[in-house]
Amino acid sequence: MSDHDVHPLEAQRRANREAVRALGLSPYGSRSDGLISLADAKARHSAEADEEHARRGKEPGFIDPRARVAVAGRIVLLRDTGKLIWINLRDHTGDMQVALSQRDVPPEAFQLGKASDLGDLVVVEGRVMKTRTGEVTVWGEGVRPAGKALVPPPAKHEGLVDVEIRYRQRYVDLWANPETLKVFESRSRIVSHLRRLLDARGYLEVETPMLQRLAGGAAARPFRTHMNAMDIPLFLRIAPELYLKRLLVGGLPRVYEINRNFRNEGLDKQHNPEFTMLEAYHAHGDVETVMELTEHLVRESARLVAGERGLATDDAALRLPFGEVSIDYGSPFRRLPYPELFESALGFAMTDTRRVLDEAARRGVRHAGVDPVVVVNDLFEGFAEKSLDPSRPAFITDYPAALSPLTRPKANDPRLADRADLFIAHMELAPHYTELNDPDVQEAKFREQLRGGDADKNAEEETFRTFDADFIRALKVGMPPAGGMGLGIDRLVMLLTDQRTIRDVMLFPMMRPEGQQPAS
RNA sequence: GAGGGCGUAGCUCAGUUGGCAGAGCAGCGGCCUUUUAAGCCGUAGGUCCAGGGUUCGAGUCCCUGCGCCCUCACCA
Repeated sequence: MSDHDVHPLEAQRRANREAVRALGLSPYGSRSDGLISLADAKARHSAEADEEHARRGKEPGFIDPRARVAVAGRIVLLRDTGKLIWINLRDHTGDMQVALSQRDVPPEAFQLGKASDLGDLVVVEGRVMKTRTGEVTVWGEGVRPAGKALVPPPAKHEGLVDVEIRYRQRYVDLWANPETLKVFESRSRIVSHLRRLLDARGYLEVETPMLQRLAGGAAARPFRTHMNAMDIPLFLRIAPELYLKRLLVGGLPRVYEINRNFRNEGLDKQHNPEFTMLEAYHAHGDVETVMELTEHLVRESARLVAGERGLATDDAALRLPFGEVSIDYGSPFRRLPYPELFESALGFAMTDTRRVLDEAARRGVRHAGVDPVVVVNDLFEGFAEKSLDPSRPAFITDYPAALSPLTRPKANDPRLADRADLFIAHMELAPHYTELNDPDVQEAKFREQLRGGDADKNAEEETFRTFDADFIRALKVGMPPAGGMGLGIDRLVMLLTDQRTIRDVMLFPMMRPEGQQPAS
């Protein structure tokens, strides 16, 4: 890169990098063994050792009793008082001050301090001590470069505020805003914990195809791609469901998959085109079996997060904040039958078609020429779901069968479906089903779906109304009765970490391309 | 998809009725060995998102486009 198109601030940093090289040091560093975290270094401080050093430090032959540490971090603050340089380093455990005194470090190390910029990475060796003002500090005995920041960092006080840059340049957000790193550390531990909980209950984690010939298992527009070797079109999966059920056919008793799904649809605070879903299937179970599983998983994840934050973890007081709401994860999740919730929220029975239509008209809900069951559901989603207490996780049970065409009807009342949806803080978190295992019924449902394609839907939308003949063949081999559920991991992490948008719990959320894209 | 808001120095932000483009921090030069967003003196830094228009004159008003955010709609 020639000088004329380099920003002056970058040019200055390049000059500072040359100054480091002139000292005989490599600005980009090399392997360092024996490094400890800044939090661990702070914990090594000993008041007794400080005191002894202060008392006998000038005696000949005195051996410094203070802990000697080697730490690495990014320079977030730099105060050069002439012959003494104060540096605040940051790593994943927090910030810690180090001091470089001209008297106590080699000349080239001191010059490195002078030539360092905010954002540079360094390794510092020294003794853990406490300053006059009481701050635990590494009193440097040596320092060496570990990486150069040619780009100026965000404002040292405000951090990185611009949400667009936070998402596009997450590598800056993660170090400049420590809260961001905490969210993603929590996410990672939540997912690990979910795996442990499922493993402990005998669920086997499996991986099924993401590239699928038919994108089934849900109703959503898929992404298309193409495989060169076989010269065939492929879809990115919208759900793993049909493959996980094939595994039940194969005799696996309990399976789960935590992985990405892709849906070629809109983006908003709760939707990203790729998102992470846990799907779990329990042979010889039913909707109740997996509801109990989900409640266990959500409650224990909440307990994990509460513990990390030093909050109460016993059921009686297990609560986590989400915005203005304090969500109760310790009490048994509520179970609200759809018809009852409808009636208590709207004031009349969903079977009272005349009042349903009147009320839809009064509340401005579309109803003309629409199937009454659709109007019922619009009223339900618009008013009954919103009437739920956001602080109490709730399963909505007993969905009308007419609204759940792919779900098995309840044995004791075929007008209702064996389906339950978990809602927390008005977010739809997880559907649960008693799965279909009769191949003839499944085949009929597939055909019904194919016929259901509205005339005005375009050809692309038709492609996801698939008939999966191999899946029918699998069911003909014989699948045990089963309960299945799908838990949106991103939404769960949003709830547990108190983040209002899905983008704040995804490291690299989908963004529109910026600027001129290079031709590719 | 509709409506609204925002886009100014590396970062965080001001910019009045249309009248010379601003501050803090960061940067650069100087001083300073216990600082805490260090301090003091000095100094440099702009495609006001892009393009067009109105006007003697546009960061400011109008139009178009781009990006981000919010609300609504769509979404098993």
